[in-house]
Amino acid sequence: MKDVAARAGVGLKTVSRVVNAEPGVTPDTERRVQEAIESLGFRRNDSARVLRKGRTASIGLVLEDLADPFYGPLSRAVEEVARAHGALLINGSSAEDPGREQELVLALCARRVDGLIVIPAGDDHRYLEPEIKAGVATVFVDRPAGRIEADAVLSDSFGGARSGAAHLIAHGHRRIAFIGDQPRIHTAAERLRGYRAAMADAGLAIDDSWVSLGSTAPERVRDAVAAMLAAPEPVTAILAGNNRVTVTVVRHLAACERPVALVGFDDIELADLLGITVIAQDAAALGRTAAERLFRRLDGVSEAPRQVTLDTALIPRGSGEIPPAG
Amino acid sequence: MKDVAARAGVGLKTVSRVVNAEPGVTPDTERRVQEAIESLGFRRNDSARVLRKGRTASIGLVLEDLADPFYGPLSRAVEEVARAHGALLINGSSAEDPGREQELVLALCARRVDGLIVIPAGDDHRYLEPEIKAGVATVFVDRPAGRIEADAVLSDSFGGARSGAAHLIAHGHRRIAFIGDQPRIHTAAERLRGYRAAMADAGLAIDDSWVSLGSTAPERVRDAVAAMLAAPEPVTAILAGNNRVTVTVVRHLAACERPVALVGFDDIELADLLGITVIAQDAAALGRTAAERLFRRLDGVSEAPRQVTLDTALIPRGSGEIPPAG
DNA sequence: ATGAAAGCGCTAACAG
DNA sequence: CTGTTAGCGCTTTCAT
Repeated sequence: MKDVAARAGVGLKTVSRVVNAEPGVTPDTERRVQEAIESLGFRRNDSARVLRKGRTASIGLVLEDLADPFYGPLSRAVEEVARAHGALLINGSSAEDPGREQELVLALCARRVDGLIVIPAGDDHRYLEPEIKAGVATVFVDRPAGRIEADAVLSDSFGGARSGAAHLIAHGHRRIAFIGDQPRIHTAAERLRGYRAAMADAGLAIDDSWVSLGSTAPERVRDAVAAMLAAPEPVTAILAGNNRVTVTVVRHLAACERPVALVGFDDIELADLLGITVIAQDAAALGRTAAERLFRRLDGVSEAPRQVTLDTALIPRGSGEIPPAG
Repeated sequence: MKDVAARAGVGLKTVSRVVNAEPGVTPDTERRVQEAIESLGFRRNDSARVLRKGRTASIGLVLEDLADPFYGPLSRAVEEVARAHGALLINGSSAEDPGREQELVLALCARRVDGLIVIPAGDDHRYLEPEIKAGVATVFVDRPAGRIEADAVLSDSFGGARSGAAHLIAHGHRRIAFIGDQPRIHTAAERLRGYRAAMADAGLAIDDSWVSLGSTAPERVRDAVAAMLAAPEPVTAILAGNNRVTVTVVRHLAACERPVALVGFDDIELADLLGITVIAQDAAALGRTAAERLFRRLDGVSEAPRQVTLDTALIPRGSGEIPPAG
């Protein structure tokens, strides 16, 4: 910039004015500066700008795994809102590891992102307190923050699971399984709670062997399904706790002679063709809502942290309407 | 940092040494500094650091759409490599708009990312020349750069499409359609070329009505398929040019009484259950290879720009082995 | 082993 | 309308 000023024979500030399209420059000098910029191939160094202005015009998004089809649309939605506000998006995958989540979040804070959207892996976010106090706006998505007060945008996991289970009950099922993610994950716990509530509503007792929580690795889920179906009084329907589980269950049931009803949490591409009944949440809306909330905070709106819950929708496609076998 | 120094009663540089774990500090003073850091909740401002050091430890990834299931795994793979090198990932979606691509790329350059991985939307990247000359390492993925020399990591679109078409021919088809993306997109053009090559290899003439290129919007694709199947001598097989096209074609064929063979480019989740034969490319390998190449350049290795091509794999699952109808 | 001073590239606050 | 000065928070250089 110094060079540009020298070359154009003007002061430093004048160049700055031109670069930032600030008023107060004669068309003539502006032209001279522009020429100097062109010929020197000058481009403003945003790092220096950030240092001076205190705002980076970038926000961080920490999620579980960008390769998961649920998070792609969410991330894209966040990006669109950020773009509308002139901000860039830095994202990182925690791989469901609390340590890695913290590492990522703190790295983003060190870069002085203006705001942070976090899909938490851990359940204790007190490490974020100093950062939030220092002015980093933070919104949690999909799962609430642990041990601190913060904005959160969630799907109605409890209600969704409850309606899914109720749907199966309404179609005559009595022995219904729930296969979910690790219970420490908030959504998994909520969905389990929804399942239990629906069963209780119908006056149905739950056999312990019908509930299986743990890793969503295909082997684990496959074994769980196999065990449930091999029991003397096997379950006649399955409520799958998330998209990974649903996929594995579908694969397993396809190779299974006995018809078993299935309702999956989260919609999946091509689920329509496979006739899979699902409880759909709107990943893009989740991301959009969170990002909008974040930017509202960045614009200086200060209200108490609030939790927003988005509805889910049960989409019947066949698999959830199969009557009980036997 | 100034505050920390004051509080610990040491010089600025000593704090810097402690923060960066540089040698030359007595354990005792180090402890004092650590205490000051703790109590002040100090965290290094990376923006300032960047300004001084000239490296941001971040790389940019510009792709078409993060919500597309093809790019999620690619992005994640890039992220993992970046993480191994201590860098963060900033990504942006061009929405297949060359102007937006350029805008994003230049914004990333202004932030002084150390390197750039680009899945180009446009076909003229001369705007990048000054940046590359200024030291921004750049690797193109999925599609080559336009009008400049640069590293590129590609899938073998030509070979993949050729083998897909050959597969259909081997199963007795003679009237085979190709439905692809806009021809200005390199992969679309290459796949079309592969299709033509396979037909030529088999001595089959191609009727113009069998080829349809354009937007991958469901309506456009649906209409194209409908027109082809309504012809007096309809095609008996379809080669779909990418994952979006495949999905739409599958939906349409599912509602169709006449059996039509299908081979899709790109694997899709649950394609195994639907029995869709595909030409699979390894999105994660694409991302990983590109990122590794980028970091090799950042580590100072300077060789001539090179184009790497990764193989594709034809996975027969049923839809591609349907014999010709009639 | 430690610190003082200079400066990375930019912008805010004042002059002129 | 334009330029000068100071300083954002850090690292580098060179003394001490």
